[in-house]
Amino acid sequence: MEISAKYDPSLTEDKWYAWWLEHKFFHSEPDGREPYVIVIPPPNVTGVLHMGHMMNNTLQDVLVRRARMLGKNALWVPGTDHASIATEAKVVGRLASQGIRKRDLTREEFLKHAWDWTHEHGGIILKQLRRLGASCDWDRTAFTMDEIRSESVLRVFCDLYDKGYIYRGLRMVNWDPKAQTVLSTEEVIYREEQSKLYYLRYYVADAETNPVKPAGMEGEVLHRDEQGRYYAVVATTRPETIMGDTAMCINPKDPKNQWLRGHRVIVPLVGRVIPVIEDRYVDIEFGTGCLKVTPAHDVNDYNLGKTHNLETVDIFNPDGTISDQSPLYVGMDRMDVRKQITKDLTAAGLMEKVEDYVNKVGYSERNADTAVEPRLCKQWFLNMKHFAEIALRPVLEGEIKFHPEKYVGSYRQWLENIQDWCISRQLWWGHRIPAYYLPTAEEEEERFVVAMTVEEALEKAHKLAGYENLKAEDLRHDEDALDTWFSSWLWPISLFDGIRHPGNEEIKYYYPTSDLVTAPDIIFFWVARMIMAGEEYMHDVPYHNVYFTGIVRDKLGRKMSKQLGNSPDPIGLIEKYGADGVRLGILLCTSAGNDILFDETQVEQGRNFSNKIWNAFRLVKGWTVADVPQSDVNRVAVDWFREKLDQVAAQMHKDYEHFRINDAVMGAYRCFWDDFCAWYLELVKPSFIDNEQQPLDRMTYNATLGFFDELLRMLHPVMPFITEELWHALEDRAENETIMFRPMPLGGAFDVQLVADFEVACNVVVNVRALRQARGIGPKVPLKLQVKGAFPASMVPVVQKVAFVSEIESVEAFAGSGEVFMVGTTEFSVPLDGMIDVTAEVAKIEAEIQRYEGFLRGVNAKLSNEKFVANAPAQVVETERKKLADATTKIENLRARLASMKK
RNA sequence: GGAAGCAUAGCUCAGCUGGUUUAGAGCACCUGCCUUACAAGCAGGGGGUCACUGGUUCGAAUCCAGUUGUUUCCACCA
Repeated sequence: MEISAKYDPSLTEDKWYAWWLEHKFFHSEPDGREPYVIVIPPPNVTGVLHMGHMMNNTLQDVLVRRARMLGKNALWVPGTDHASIATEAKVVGRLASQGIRKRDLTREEFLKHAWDWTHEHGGIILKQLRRLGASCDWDRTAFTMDEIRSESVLRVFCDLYDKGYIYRGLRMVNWDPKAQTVLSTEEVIYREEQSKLYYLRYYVADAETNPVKPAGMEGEVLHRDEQGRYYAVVATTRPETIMGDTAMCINPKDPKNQWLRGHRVIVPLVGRVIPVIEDRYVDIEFGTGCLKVTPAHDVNDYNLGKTHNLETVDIFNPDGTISDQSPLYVGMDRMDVRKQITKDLTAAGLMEKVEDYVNKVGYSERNADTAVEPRLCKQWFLNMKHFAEIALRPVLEGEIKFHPEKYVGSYRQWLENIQDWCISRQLWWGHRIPAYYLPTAEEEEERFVVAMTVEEALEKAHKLAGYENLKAEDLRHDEDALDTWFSSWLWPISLFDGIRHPGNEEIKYYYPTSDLVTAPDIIFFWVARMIMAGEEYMHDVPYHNVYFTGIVRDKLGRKMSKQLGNSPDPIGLIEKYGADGVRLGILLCTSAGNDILFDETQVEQGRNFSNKIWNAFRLVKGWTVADVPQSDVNRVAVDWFREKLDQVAAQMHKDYEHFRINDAVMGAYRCFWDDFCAWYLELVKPSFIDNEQQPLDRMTYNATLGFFDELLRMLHPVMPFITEELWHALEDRAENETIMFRPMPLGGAFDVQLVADFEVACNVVVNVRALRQARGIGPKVPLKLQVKGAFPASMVPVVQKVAFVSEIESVEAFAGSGEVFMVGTTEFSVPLDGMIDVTAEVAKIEAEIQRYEGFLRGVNAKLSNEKFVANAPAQVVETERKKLADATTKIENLRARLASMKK
């Protein structure tokens, strides 16, 4: 059978994936084995795969596949997230393109559109994950808004309300005017921006009737216009909010603004007269030291408003346009107002000056182009004090380990300074808050009951005085939905139905899960909150290890984004290089917590490696086998590789245990390429005689198949497709046999001497090859080799075969002229009568002597230092003495050679 | 403003409790090869004042302090 010289992934990948699914190899049920569980960080249901997902999910698949081969009952649960803000925004967008406005629809109508959208676009990403080879248990695919998960969320809400952790309150919150919903503090990201600082004139209201003439205060601090009217100057980045000004504030300790004490000032353009208040909060050094106070639109101003009992004028509508509470610009967008009011202020002579200024503006994490507006409104909150406490302990005590550890610090800091979690969102796509408002009189404070269903709510209401005869239709169901993360934080529990049915078989078996692989940017959104929910509802951690991936950047270090167009299409990459190649390429440049700089050449390297494996297989499969005795060289090669494999497998195991996945992968890569292909296969490869390939002895052949099998198993978690393909091609396998469940080689103790001896042999070979190259002696021209000193006899055939050396002779002194090299303290000479350039050789030897002498000086300096000999551990001193002896011998050898050459 | 991390070859990084031959890998680069598995390959090669300064030590890339640069997180002074 002819096998192509190039590996073609398209011929194997889909075939094996379908076969794995058909045999339900990814499916897990509780049994007597030790479980190994990963829950997927659920991607947005209508999202598509990007490079971040690729890396994240490749890592998860490697861990899961490895666990499977370690004999554990491995389960990787897939699912998707309803992503309320993002999805609702997309649905609103699509409706808008059809000329439909959300507010013209009923909640039910809108939700129907949203579900249509979800069914149309949902699950694409999960299909894409299959291309990558993800070994998820698809039978368990979940959705944060499916029945089990939805009911779990509502139950938790009711429970936490009953426990007194959830409350409803009027707070200054972050408002997203585009999505028209409140956001949690974590959902606001601040970006530095080039903007302007506007200096506005606030005339003193009573200046004419009561002229201000503080002694000695004329001049730079006391502003007067041409008509002699006094005014204060306020610096602001947001002139459009002046319509909401209800005070001006100065610091009582600010000497330059003392003259304003007790006066009132006029808001420019608006004409409203507002008091000058004093508060130490104001920074004397910033701007003019005068602060305009807009309690409805700034957190700090809101606090000032509370302490000084100021009026609150809310000048914005929910969509960011100016409300009818404002005397000006009603209906205009806030950003347009800023432009217009700047012009109007200048025209009215109320603009003192404008400066360039860099400040930070908050944006919605989901909506990069919309600035968040601080807004006062009534929302649902979760009191976080208790949750911060229960979530801190397991991480500080090491019950949950973070990889890398550095994230423990920010985790701790966040929990120790935690703010209450605003959990309500003014959205329809999500879990509707199970709160029901009772009819109340106009002036009365709102009253509500929290219950799973209307019926339950009614029952609860009936127990309240005055509501005994209430009817279901009198209850008003809260319009808001819950924050998406309020469902995600239950994920490791709700996937096994542990909220609705605590103590069921599945939750008992699979919880806590094993490892979590996620990006550090959701450490607070998700990682921390899962720990809270786990401790609250399971009294146990949700997982034991958290592996934080880095952010995938392009090779210039830029974040991948659609605008830059620097994000490769993952599926395109898979088609071009194969899933195995992409996986290897990504893994090679991943180290926990470090951003990865993605470059397509890495994936190319992965593809090349697939090809290398493929060709190694072609070589081995092309051999003919005969019952001939095993040659010495083959025996040494087999013995050595056995040990080498054990060494590498043991190191890989250690690396995996420490989540040093890239090191483990690199270990396998080098073992296959360098040790197996470049050395082992070259050693046992049968030669051609008379144009005919010689057969290989059966022992070596079988050993080679065994090694290949082991190597494929070591590589399987990283490159599942090609390993399954070749594992099947290697030998006849039973119909339902898969490499997936074959044991992972773990290695162990190995023959250190043998591995070291082999390395010496390799060094000799490299020297001979270099010599050939330097002198233009072809690789197939036989050479002789003389050895002066110790050289392991077992390695003689190795050097003979790979270096094409016809004869290795052990001598007391080198006969004739030849090129000499040293490996360790042993000298080797390749007799090359008449080919040696004495001058060049002398120069080379002299340079080498110098090098060793320099080294010797260093060693001598140490050894002649009494303190070193006295203080350093005996073994270290011993090593230094050995170095001294070795270097001395080498120099002696070189000197002797020099002497003989100069004769 | 506060905190943390990082700084080693052209690039990406190892270097774990200080001592293993005056520092390693992969990629990239240079030279020579289409040699009966693989040019997606083979063989060989060059390349580093371990950011800087000081300290601890018999001994520092490794520990400590400071400086500089850089990244991230938290806070949000208009």
